[in-house]
Amino acid sequence: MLVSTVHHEADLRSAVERLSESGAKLTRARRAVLEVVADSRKHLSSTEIVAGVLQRAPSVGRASVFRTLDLLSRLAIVRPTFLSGRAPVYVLMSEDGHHAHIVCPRCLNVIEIDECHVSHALSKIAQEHDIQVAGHLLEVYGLCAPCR
Amino acid sequence: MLVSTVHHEADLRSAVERLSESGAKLTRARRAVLEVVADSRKHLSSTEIVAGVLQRAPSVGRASVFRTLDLLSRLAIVRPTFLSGRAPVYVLMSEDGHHAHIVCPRCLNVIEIDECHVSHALSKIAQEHDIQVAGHLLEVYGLCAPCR
DNA sequence: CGAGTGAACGAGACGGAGTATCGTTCCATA
DNA sequence: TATGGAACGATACTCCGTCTCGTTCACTCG
Repeated sequence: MLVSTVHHEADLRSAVERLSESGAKLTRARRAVLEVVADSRKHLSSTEIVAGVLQRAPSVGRASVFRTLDLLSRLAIVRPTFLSGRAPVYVLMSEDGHHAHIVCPRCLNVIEIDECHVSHALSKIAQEHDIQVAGHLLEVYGLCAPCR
Repeated sequence: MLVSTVHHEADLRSAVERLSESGAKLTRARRAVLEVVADSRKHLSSTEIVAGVLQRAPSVGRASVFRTLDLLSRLAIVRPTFLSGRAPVYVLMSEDGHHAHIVCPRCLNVIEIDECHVSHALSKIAQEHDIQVAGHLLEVYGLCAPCR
């Protein structure tokens, strides 16, 4: 629990930093969205984020939450993706713009991966396609142990 | 052009096969959706898929297109993801349930990757998390050469 | 091959997530 | 403190995707 909290605080700090570096203002609405996303142990739908923001800062409007999610997506601080549900959920990318998880197609559980071992693959891809890699998302689909 | 067509036909055949193997019926609506997705050179939004299906088989209803996209997503034949636009787009996974592409955050172009070099990483992940890997999606974010 | 059956379908009403608009507020700079 | 532009809040509105329900069709087994 303590470890997780520290982890989340670090994520939040890094996200705030990247936001500032982009030249965007750090407003109350944006801080609230970042806090909600960074605090959550699981991926959140936009509806959940709106609700969370409303709790923290009741004066923040719905529209600002969506505007902020757009902004954060463009900055690769956050990434919308489809997991179990029908609506997209937002994933907080790690400090270096990376994220990875496993989805079990049977139980629909999501397992976060800390170490995804793709750096070698990425450098190859970067070289082959002449790209300056800024981040990545790796989704792995496969049955988890209990579902087999 | 010829090569591409062959490639797409192979994709289509493999997708149809996987659909049948799952026990689902191969209906006119499902065949039309698969054809539209496999034929397209780019990723398609649901609206584009609905339009494409309407051209091929005017009697197919909108609802069936969405039902089919759901089904195909659950079977990992297709995968919804967010690229340039606001609406999700659907990606046809390769025969073995894999897909990879690069998104340039500036020009929003998408570059498909054939060889993504992650098999070693996947086997490590499979081992570490006791997962039976059935597929993956790799998204790489980074500036392309013209945008630098 | 031809009937039976449950899966899948088609049409269209419906709901709600996300957007567009616009006047207002906040903040950085001078 | 005045000024300009970025971001905001409220709300009306759009349209993507869903739900419903009677109908049709794709496989199975006789």
